[in-house]
Amino acid sequence: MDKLSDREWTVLGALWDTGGTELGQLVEALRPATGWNRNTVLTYLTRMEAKGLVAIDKEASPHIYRALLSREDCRAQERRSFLRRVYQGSAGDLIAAFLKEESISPQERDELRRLLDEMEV
Amino acid sequence: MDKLSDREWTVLGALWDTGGTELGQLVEALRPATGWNRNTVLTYLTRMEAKGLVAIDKEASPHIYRALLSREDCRAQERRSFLRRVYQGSAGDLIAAFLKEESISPQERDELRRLLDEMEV
DNA sequence: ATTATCCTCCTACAGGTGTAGTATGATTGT
DNA sequence: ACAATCATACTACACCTGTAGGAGGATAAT
Repeated sequence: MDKLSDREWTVLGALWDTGGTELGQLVEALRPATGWNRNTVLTYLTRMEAKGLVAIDKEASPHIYRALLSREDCRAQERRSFLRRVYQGSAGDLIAAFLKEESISPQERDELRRLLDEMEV
Repeated sequence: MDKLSDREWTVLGALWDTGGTELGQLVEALRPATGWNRNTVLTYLTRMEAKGLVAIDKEASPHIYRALLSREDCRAQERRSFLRRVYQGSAGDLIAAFLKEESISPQERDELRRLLDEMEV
C-alpha cells in the first residue's frame, strides 16, 4: 500500500465515480479534467493493476476496470501520511489551519461543533 | 513550486529545526530518524538548491545550508493540494474526518470551538 | 608534518512516473 | 463485406527520486 500519486488519485476518482466501467467511459470521464490520451489511461490502469489498486475483469469485453480500494480507505491512508509528514502528528494544529483558511458552511460548522461536543467525556 | 517529496519534507524539517547549518550537523540531526549516508543528504541538498528550495552559502566553510521557504508556506501549499486531491475541495468533510479519527486535547477542542465561533459573523 | 576526517564535487544506476506510439485483433456503421 | 473506430498488448523514452561511491582538497588531532 504505497502512496498514491496525483494521477492515481485522478484515475481512482473516475473509477469510484463510475463504479467501475470500460476504458472508453473512463477516458470520457477523465477527458474534461485531464485531456489524457486513451493509451495513457490504459497504461495507468495496467500499472495500477500490477500494484493491486485496480481489478481488471478480462472475461468481459471490453474489459471492466474497477477500484480495489474504497475512497474512504485511501483517504484514511492519506490523512495519516499527511498528518505525520506535514504536521508531525499534531491534529489540533492541522485542523485549526484548515478551519482558518478554508470556508465552511454554517451547516458544516454545526456539524463540527456537534463532533467536538461528542468528544467530551 | 512543485510538490515536496517525503524526503524533501524531512530535509526541510532539519533545516527549519536547526535554523540552517552545516552538513555535519544536518547529517547528525537526520541520523536518528533516517540513518541516511552523508552523501545522500548532500545530494538532496544540492538538488533542492537547484529547485529553489534551499540556499547554500558557499562563502562559509563549511557551507551553510538553509531553507528558502517557511514551514508555514510549505504547509499551506500542501494543505491546498491535499484538500483538492483527496477531498475534492470539501474542507468540511476533511475536517470532520480528522476530528473523528485523531485525538484532540480538551484545550485544542476549546480552541477549535473558538475558531468556529469566530466564523459566525 | 602526518594521518584520519570532513567537505564538496562529480558520477552512477535502478526503479518509478508521465506520456504516449505501434501493431494487431475486435466491433460497428453503412 | 469493408472501412473506420475501439480495445488491448507491447514498447519507448525522458525525467525524477532514492541512494550512494570515488576522488581530491581542506581541516583537525596528535
